[in-house]
Parts: sequence; C-alpha cells; structure tokens
Amino acid sequence: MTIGIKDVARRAGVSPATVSRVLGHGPVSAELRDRVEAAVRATGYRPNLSARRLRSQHSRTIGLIVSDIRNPFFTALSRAVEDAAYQSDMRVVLCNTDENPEREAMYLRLMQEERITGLIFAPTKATAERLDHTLLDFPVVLVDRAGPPGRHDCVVIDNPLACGALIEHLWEQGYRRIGGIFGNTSSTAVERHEGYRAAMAARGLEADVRFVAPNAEAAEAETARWLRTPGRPEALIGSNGQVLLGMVKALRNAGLGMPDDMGLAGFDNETWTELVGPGLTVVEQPVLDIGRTAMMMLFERLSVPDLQPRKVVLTGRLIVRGSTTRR
Amino acid sequence: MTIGIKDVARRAGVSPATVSRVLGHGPVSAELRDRVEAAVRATGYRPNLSARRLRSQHSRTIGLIVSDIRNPFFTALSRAVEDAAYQSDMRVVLCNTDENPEREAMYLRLMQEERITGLIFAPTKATAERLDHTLLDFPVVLVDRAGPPGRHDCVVIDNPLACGALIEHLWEQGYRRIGGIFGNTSSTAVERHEGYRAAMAARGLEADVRFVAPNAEAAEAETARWLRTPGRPEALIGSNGQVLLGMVKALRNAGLGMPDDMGLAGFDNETWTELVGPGLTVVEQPVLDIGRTAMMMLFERLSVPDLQPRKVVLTGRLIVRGSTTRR
DNA sequence: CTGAAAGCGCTTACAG
DNA sequence: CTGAAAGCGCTTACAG
Repeated sequence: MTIGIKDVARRAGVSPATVSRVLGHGPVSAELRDRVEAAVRATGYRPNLSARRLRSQHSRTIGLIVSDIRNPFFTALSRAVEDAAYQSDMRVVLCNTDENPEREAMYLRLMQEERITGLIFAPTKATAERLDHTLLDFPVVLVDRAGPPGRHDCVVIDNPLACGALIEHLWEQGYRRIGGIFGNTSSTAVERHEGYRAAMAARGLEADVRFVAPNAEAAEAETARWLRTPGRPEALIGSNGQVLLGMVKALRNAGLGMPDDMGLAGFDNETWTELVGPGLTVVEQPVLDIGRTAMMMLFERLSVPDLQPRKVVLTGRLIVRGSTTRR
Repeated sequence: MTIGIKDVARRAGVSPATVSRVLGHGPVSAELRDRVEAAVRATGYRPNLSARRLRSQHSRTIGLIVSDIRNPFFTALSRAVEDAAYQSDMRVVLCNTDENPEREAMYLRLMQEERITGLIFAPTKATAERLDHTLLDFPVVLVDRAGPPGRHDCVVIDNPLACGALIEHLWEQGYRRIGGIFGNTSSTAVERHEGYRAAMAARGLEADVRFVAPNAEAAEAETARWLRTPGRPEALIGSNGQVLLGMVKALRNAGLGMPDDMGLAGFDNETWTELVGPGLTVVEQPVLDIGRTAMMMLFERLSVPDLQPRKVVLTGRLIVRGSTTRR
C-alpha cells in the first residue's frame, strides 16, 4: 500500500542500498543520485522512521519533560529546545507532568521505550532526589531545578542571588514586613525560599512564608486566607509566574492596590506582568539561554560520557515596575 | 547491551512470542504470565517502540500541528488532545508552525514519516486551501480553522455569531465608530472579519479594519499607527488573544484608558484579560470541547473512512468586563 | 561507487 | 495455550 524503498529502487533501476545512501549521506555517483532523486519525487516516497530508527539504532530524538506546559516559562523553554534540536536534525518529544511524580515515572518509562538520545527534564523535588541516571540509558540534563548537589548535569539560575535582589529592592522602597509564597514541589522554590530567608535575616527582618501547590488556584486561595489574617505583610513575593498570578487575583478581589496597599514582586516576566495594574516587579529568567545551554550540555555529555556532573548557573534580571515603587 | 525480549524469554523459560503476548493482550496461562511478569520486573525490560511500531504497522500516534504554541488557546488545546489520547493509549507528537507554510509542509512530511494514525491540525489559510487529504495516508481533522467548505472534517466555533455578539454589545454600550484588527493568516480571522462587517452593516455602521500578522508585536505596531491617525474609532476589537495583547500595550503606551478613551474587546479568554485595567470583554472558546471533539471525529473517521466531511460548529461565550462597559 | 545479504527487536499468522 | 518461523522497512558491514 505505502511506497517502500524497494519500489523507489526498482523505479530508479538501482538497489535499495543505493536509495538509502542517497537519502542518507553515503557515497553515490552523480548519475545514480539523480535517478534516485527523480524516483523519490515521482513516487512521493517517505521513509519509515520507525524502521530507520530500529535499524540504525539511533532515534535522533530529544526528550523534554516539563512540569507545567501552561507556564509560559516552559512554553518558551520548549521552543528554545526545539529550535536547537532541529538545527541538529533531531526531533523532540514533549511531555507535561503537572508536577505529578507518577506522571514523571510514566514519561521516564516512555523515554526509555522511545530509546531517546538524551533528556532535558524539569523534575519535582521528589523525583529529582530519587532519580538515578545510571539506571537510564540516556544522559539527562535538569533544567530550572538542580536536584541534589553534584548528582546531575543541570542548568539553573542563581535563585538565592535573585531573591536577594528582590528583597534588597523592597527594602530600599521602605517595605519591612515582607512575606513570601513558595511552590511546594520544586527545588527551585526551595532555593528561592532560602534566598528569601537569608536576605531577610541579613537585614534583621522576620521571615513569614506560606507553601502552596505551584499553580494559580492554590496561590489565590492561600493569599486570600492570608490577607484576612491580622498583621499581614506590607509586601509579598511569589516564587513563580503562576503563583504570582494567583496572588494578583487575590489582591484584586480583596480590593487592595499596588504598591500602596500591598507591594508585590516575584519570578517570571510573563506578558501579563507588564500589563496588570502599575506593572509587576519581577525577575526575568534567561529562558532561551537555559534551553540552548541544556542542549549543548546534552551534546557534550553524549560525546564525553565520563565527565563530572556539571552545574551551569545563569543569572536572572530584576525588572522594576510600579507594583513595588512607592512615590 | 539493552535487554531485549529474548533475554526476558530466556529468563522466564518461555518463547519470545509468549513474552510478547503477556505484554500485549494475547491468551497466556496464568502460570506463564506470572513467570514472564517476574522476568520483566527482574530485568527492567522496556520494549522498543520503534520495533513494535514497525512490526505491528500501528504507530498509535496522533499528530497535532498548531500555529503558535505561545498562544494559550493552543496550549490548552494540546492538553485536551493529550488527555484524550492517553485515555486511548495513544501518544501525541506536537509541532508548532509559527503560521509559516514552509514549516507546515515540513511537519506534514514528518507526520507521514512517523506513520501517524491521525492528525489534528490548525492550518494557515494558504495551507488549508492547498491541503489534499487524499494524498495523506492518515485522516485529518482541522481545528479552529475550517478551510474550504465541505473539504475537510473540522471543528470550529461560530465566528460570525460571536462577532455579532461582540458588535451588538458594543452597540448597546453606545459605541458607534468600531474598528477591528484581524490576523492575516487564518480562515478564522477571515470569518471573524466577515461577521464583523455583517454586524456593522446591519446597524448602518461603517466598517474600518486593519490586517496584521497574528502576533502581539505586529498588532501593537499597527494599533499605535492607527491611534495616531485622525478620526480614530471609539472602540476596537481584536481577532485573537495575541492580537488583543498587542492592542492593550499600544493603548497603554498612548495613555488611553478603557472603556472611556477607547473600548476594547476581542477573542480568547486568556488569564491576563481578566487582570488588565478594568478587565477585557472577550469571547471565550470552549477549547476543551474543541480538543475532545476533534479526537472523537478522528476516531470516527478511522472506523468509518468513507463518511462525508463533517463540520462541527461549537459556540463561543461572551464575557462582558469593564473594558467596554461605560457607566 | 554499488549490490546482495544480514539483521535491528519486535508481532503475528500458522501449526500443534 | 504455546513455539518456531517469517517479516515489518529500513541500514550497513562486506565483498567486489
């Protein structure tokens, strides 16, 4: 029914091996090459990738497992990874775990079954700790989340530094009672929490935090609760874009304005952060660099498998907007 | 190096065929099944999907080609499609074309090479018109964009109706000079444009439109230009979420407030539309239903290939917010 | 440069 | 219910 390499070969008057060489990069005379190319065009032949992968033992596939595809950070990351992959003639299979360790396990199995070349992975804390890349048949680069020190290749931003910058900025604007809402599934949120604590302690300020599932719904509910309790903070920070989104909704529902009723700042320079109220002060992550770097590390690991695990630390950029700038 | 079905078979003391039957759904005695399952666990065996697909002639793969993965509409669509696919034990390969016909052609080739079971596709106008599904080896369901009447299975919303509702609402709020900015790549934008023209004409109002590449940057530039010309509209509508985003930015840069300096409404109930200024009036698309329906149509088409092309029309929901409600 | 042959790792009639 | 055998559609040593 579908046209195979044999049909093309017959039509071009050559062997299937020659067709294969023309399609790949084997040595073929100009004349045979022309005949084969003509036959491919005439028949509309499309190689069967399953057969090719099976025979060549090379999937030319990068796995990308992210925790929340609704989060624009991961959308942007996936575009960066895909662009880099296609330039190396690889495809990528993208999976979304919803921060759910069971789904992570399922997708790790899938990656094994697809015999992927390498994996870029933003794991939950739980999975990052359990993950043993020696049991996997492919190299892994963690992104956004580092996992236990020295165990995995990873590319992250300097979260303590970024949190320090956030707190310093709020301090300069005169905020003193600064609370924080952090995700409860990622090592990134843990690092940001620690950075927050350190920066507060350095100024003699008291830490005040809540932990939530890192999505807008949970963050909104928690913020609303918090706002109703006495002695609430003068400013809040949120550990990622989705959390921040929920916090904005809660402030709005409570009728609190920024920056005077409440200062607000956090992570991820999503489109809407610029547009809401006086604009939100955020730390922007260099997501394109993160994606590109992850791909490079994967390729390096493939060519030099016995390198030490490496951690690449990039730097976030503080973008100050009206949500924290009192006149 | 990696464990194959033969290794498992040897360990369980059965034939590879029996292992295959245990993993699939062949008839196997309880005793052998237990032995095989134990051997699978002991060895950590993972089947090779390329081999399985090649041999079974069944990829169990749905293709999903969208035009802009940054657009939350398509993010949500892809989640809906994936959920439906995994419930049928299928995987999905997701591709992003950036509204670029060359990339669309490339991904259609890829889909052929992957021997996918079926395709869900949001094509550009150019490709929708050229597309001949009889040349493809798999069924196609178009989503969001219908293409030429009667040619393809598709699921869309009633765009003229939705545009009519938008114009009616603006009319009721006292807006008369209503302009529109529409994307220039999709049949959806064309339909929305026509709906806009009809609704304006029905009220004796004069249409005034601009066409742009359907992304925020182009829409912002075009809106900024428009705002500088004399006799500008009292209200604007935008044909999708990305366009609307650019329009909001332009209004903000020009220092124009909603709803008084300018009314603004459009398509796609993205998270930020609720948060910007007094909230944006939008038409929400039933994106989960669109995804689920597309999957169902694909499965129906697979079981009854010679059905007439069918068009399923769902309905958008008007969400009125402050950007168009004058006191 | 070219072709005949083997084989990647599975599944599935076929026979028992 | 079970196994031996064939074969999915390619690629790649091997020999010439």
